[in-house]
Amino acid sequence: MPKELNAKSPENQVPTMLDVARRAGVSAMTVSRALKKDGRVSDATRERILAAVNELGYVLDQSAGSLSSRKTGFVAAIIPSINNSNFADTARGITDELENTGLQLLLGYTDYTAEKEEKLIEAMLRRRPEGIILTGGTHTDHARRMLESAGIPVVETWELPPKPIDQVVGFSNEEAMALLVRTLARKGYRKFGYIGGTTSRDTRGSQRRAGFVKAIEELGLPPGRLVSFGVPPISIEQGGQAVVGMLERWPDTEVALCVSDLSAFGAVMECKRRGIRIPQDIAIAGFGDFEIAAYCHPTLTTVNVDCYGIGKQAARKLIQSIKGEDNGLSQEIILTSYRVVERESA
Amino acid sequence: MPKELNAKSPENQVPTMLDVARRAGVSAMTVSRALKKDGRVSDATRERILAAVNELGYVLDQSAGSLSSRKTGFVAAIIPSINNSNFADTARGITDELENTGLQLLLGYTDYTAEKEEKLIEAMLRRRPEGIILTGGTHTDHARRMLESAGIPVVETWELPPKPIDQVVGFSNEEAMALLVRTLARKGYRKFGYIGGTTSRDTRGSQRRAGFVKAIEELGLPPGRLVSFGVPPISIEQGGQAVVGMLERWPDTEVALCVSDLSAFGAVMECKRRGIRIPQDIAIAGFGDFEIAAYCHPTLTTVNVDCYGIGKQAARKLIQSIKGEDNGLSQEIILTSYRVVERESA
DNA sequence: GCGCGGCATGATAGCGATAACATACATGTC
DNA sequence: GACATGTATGTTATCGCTATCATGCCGCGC
Repeated sequence: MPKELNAKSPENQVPTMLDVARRAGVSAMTVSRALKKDGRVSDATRERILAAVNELGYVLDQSAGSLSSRKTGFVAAIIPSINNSNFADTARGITDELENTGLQLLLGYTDYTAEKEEKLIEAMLRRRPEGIILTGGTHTDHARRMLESAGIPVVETWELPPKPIDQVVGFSNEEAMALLVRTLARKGYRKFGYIGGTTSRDTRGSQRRAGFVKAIEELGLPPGRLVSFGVPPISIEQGGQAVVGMLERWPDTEVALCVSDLSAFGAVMECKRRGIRIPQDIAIAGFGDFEIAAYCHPTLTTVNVDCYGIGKQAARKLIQSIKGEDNGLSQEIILTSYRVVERESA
Repeated sequence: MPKELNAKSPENQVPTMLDVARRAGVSAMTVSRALKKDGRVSDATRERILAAVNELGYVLDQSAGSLSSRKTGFVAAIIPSINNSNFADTARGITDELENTGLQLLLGYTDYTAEKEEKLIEAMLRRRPEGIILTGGTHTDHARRMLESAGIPVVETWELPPKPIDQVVGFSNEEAMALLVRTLARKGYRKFGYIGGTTSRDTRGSQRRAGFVKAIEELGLPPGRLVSFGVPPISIEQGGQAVVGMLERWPDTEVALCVSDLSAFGAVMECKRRGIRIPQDIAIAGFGDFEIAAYCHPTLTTVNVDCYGIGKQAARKLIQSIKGEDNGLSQEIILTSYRVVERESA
């Protein structure tokens, strides 16, 4: 503990509202009122109370308050990883939208596993959030049950779950990847490869892969060459290794689509290191439009997703539901935009 | 709310421990005991209770529990940005160390401003964390006062604050940057430039810059060329713009050191785009050893910092203090390691 | 002068869990 | 069989705050 502690509070005790009340010569209830914006307290009293608060270094105990008022003042958001700028943008969108609502964000990450997600959801629900934002639509049965009986609004994001729990703000990863394939096919590419992770842990990755396969079929192109490499989320390094493997096995591949910009970036850099020209020898495209995609050399063709907007809109829906402005539209699904960004690499 | 809600709980009410107790035919206290690992309850009773929990979809209300037990079961950590893989690594270190302690992490970010930090600290303290981890040693007076009277252990990280609040886990950013300068001077570089942000919002950035200036002076080299560009944290794009500005003003610059790997990466890519050879025409070095540093082309010379270890050790200290294994060593300062990683760019 | 509405403040009763103590019953010891 | 010991469970009293209702006071109109 800070050494100053004992000097400040002789009994080694954090002051309570009652301490403040006594010092200001009022009741605890009046202190409580003085500390909220809508409290009706005379100016003189409020001043005395705020002075006492300052002298004691008092900080409201919100956990006690929320037990009484049955409002905890926070919402939970669960993302796969904080080390991914797409999800960080979503988190930022949520935070921005929450600003000035008095709600705080409690953030957790799952490392892309449903088990961690389940544990995290339970840990969050124990603290009684007023709403919860999830990434993706795949959850364990137990997680679904807990969410359904929690009595709070739930928003699933980043995908279009076949069986939504409650509300949805997202887009079809399958369609987005298919759009990328069609766009590149129109540019003349015919021999497509796909680089992604090995397991289905990353459901959005699986959906993108499915969209790739579907689009290739629909266009009547030669079957796509699928490389699975590494446990999702696959890294920059793994992207480089994967593209090497792809070129060894199928040297005539014309364009490699990657599950994310990070792996695409790794692939591009590894090719440059080996003197393989991009896009002449092989074209490469990513997914997500991370900041590096626009500034690496060559710049990266990719699919831009409205990450920030997903967060903003998810938070907005949640706030509406919490405030009861729901109008029974809770099952409405909000589609967010995506678009192919054509740059130098493909 | 999920539509299934009404089907599950007719009164639209989340069940409490008492509901579970009644259903299992025991008292609330026995339910409480059955739900914690160390609770002493007969197997038969526990089974009945767990069945009731399942049927009702009951989830413990931790905010009520912590009011009673005076333990909230979480620690707070405040980082400048979640969109920075260095701090994300620190967060991961904290989470990993917290695993199996029963403590949860509540994460917040300040966008590098002391005002947001102050608001965030107050918001966190309201929820009564059992400990708090901060980034950096610069805080508003009010923030310091709140932390000092909160009665919980505090760990400041990533720097060596001149006036620590409590405990410290970090390193000297000044010394680390000076080490980079000395290392490169030994390789023969003499005309040094420095690229960083414009304001002092990023205290670690300012310290690195100071270390740069100091080392140049001590080595008796020509005065360093300082470019300030953009509000911290400076982006990839701004790194590229800054290096262009530097070369316009001081075309003979031999090596540019950047406040972080992101700006260094931007500088490298912009040079490649312009046909400026690295490191022959200009050498570039970064700071932080982000993943891209090792895999971009050319690979980036940088300073590796033990981000993950900072998080691990900060959490470990915190846990010790919380458990009271403090031994009065609370003022001990833990130094974490850093080292120059020489790669292709300088 | 009486009653009324409006405002500032106080008193009381929980919110949902757990700590601490109390109780009941089974087991073991001599 | 009496008593100590131990285990499983229940009872009661908070934890620190806020919702709700009660109170007292002021000024106003008729």
